Amino acid sequence: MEARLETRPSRKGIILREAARLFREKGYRASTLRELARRAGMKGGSIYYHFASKEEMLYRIMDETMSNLLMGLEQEIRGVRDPVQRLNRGIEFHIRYHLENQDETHVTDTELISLEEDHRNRIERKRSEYEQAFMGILEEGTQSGVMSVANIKLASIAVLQMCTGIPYWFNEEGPLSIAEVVERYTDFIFWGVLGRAGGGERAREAVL
Amino acid sequence: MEARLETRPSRKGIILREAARLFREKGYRASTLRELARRAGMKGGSIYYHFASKEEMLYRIMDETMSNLLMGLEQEIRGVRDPVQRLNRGIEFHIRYHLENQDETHVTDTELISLEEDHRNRIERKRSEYEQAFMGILEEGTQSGVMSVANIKLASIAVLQMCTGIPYWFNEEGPLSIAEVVERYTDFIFWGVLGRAGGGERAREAVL
DNA sequence: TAAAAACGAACAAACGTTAGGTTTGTATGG
DNA sequence: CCATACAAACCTAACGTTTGTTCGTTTTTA
Repeated sequence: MEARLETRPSRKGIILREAARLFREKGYRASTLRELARRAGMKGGSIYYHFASKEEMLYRIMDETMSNLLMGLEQEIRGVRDPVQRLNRGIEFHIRYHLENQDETHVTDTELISLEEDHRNRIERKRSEYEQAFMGILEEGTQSGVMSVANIKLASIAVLQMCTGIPYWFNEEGPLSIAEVVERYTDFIFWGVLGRAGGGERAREAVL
Repeated sequence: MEARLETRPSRKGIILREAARLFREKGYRASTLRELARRAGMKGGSIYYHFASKEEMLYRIMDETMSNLLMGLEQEIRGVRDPVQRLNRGIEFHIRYHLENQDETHVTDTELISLEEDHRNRIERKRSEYEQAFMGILEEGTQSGVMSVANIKLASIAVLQMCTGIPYWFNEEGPLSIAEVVERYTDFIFWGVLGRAGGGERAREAVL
């Protein structure tokens, strides 16, 4: 419920933080509790005082991530009316959160397969909610005529997919700042490859 | 070298095919050789007559996939001059191959982490080659003025990322055909969300 | 009948998990 | 101020499985 990773680091918080790092580094299945315990500064068995199982840690990481995404997005676009602005804010929030919580989001995006059925269903439900928020924005934008999207669901998934993949290649020490990445991606999502080019007519013929 | 999965199914081919299915279903680490052997119609130890290790099978799947992607793309855009047409063909090929070889491509896109260092480097090199082919197209298109891409590398990765993710949600029995998916995605990549909308001016102001 | 393919049984290592004992911090009562 | 009580936090050692892999033998194929 509460944002545990944000507050003063409790023992559980530290373990989850290290778990996210480790799971991202080696993958959930290849990560051992002994290695995790070592990084958290204790011995293997001690983890079980804080968590009932290895899988519970994975679920907690993913559930908190999805909750933060859902609440954060809602808060970010609340009160904003213009669909273009809403999409703008949504994209920026999504990218920012993924870049500022790379370990947790990466695990959340890749380890669904490692969850037990019940937990997996819960996470999938939240993810679906999150996608529908974006679908709603594209829907409004299209109906008001300012956007032109043939298949709302497809476009939403495509947008999220490409933004979600940013942490794969983004490097903190690289030449690009987070703000620049946000700008380039937003630009691409809004205008595509041809949208603002001079040779629009020529391209239009070639494609259509 | 040769397209082994395409020819008359050899014993090795069958095993690799089932391995790709299994690895995708449960993840590489969670897949056991005994289960794989069962699916391929034999007992656990027999696999080792055909392959030296579990990891070798994973590497073979990924290497063949990357080789097919590289050669296929090259063949698809060879002789085509117009950058827009080249991009069009590249996207279509990429999506088609991913949808027609879902197990292998999914494994290739998610299990890099499970490869030993030497093998991982080899696959990463081919993946980088593949990305650069797309970067080249965007480069030509931008320099000739028909496209407008601020950051070539970013855009290439974004395009590939969103297309690569299609098998995650695509359903053979669903309402969309492969051709339709290709069309929608190509459309989105070319024109974005605003590019062909009537309210272009209004949106332009809101975004810029 | 010789080579190719598969079997069956076993091994050593690694894993998640458990149980019981030990330390540490803190509140309580005299 | 000290002694006691108690719970939270951690350790140690082990258990039972599962895993990738090996190897000598048997079956199948050509």
